[in-house]
Amino acid sequence: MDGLLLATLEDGPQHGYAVKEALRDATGGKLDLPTGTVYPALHRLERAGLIKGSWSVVSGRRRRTYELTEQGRRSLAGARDHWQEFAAVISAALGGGPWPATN
Amino acid sequence: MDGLLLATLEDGPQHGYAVKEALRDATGGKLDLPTGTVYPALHRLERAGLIKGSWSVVSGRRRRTYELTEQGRRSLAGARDHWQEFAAVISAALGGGPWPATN
DNA sequence: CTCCAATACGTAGTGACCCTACATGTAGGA
DNA sequence: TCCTACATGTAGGGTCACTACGTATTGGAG
Repeated sequence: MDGLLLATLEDGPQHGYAVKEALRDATGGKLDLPTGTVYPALHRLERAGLIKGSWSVVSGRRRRTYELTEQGRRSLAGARDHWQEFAAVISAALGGGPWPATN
Repeated sequence: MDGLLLATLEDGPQHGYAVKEALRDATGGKLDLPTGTVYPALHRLERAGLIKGSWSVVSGRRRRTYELTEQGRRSLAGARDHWQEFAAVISAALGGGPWPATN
């Protein structure tokens, strides 16, 4: 989860709702997180110091815009490594080989 | 989790402790689940009807040997599909290109 | 003008579940 | 005798994603 949100913020600051939509679009609608998942997760990441938020108002709507911190960038790199490792391990244990890839 | 345990039982009946070791060996020790994870998970799978257990005694030690049910086999196939899909979605969302592979 | 959807943020409560820690007992080697 | 490996189990805690609900504005459809 955390890695996914961080990855979305990698290409520039975004507000929560935009993060949710970006994630949905990036996965062809297959990963459509509810707001009750996204917002608490962003708060968690901010408390952890991985992202930094700031309030603004755009066309009458208040927005909390987040951007990656240096620590967040490092955490994202770690999350990518960790995911690769994790996926390889699970794929191995689940059988069928690491990456069948249209055999 | 469930899929991993089911996969371990695919090649024949095993008892809980053996499942734990098989999983550890299959992943080069990278996935060494504690007994407090394995046993409750097996109980869960049995309650769900995906595996079927039976007691026996081997060299003075009592064993609960599990084997896949038909439903369990179907569930395992589904879990493999689901994992492939899931891994693809996460990999896509996590970005960094399809497969950076030692950039 | 009214109503509803989309935008945008948030919290509370629930349920699932993995893990730590502990308990029990046998077999076998140091 | 003691410790390790084998073998199973429960209890409690902490994390976390999700459902459901609440608040507020903008803008388009009817």
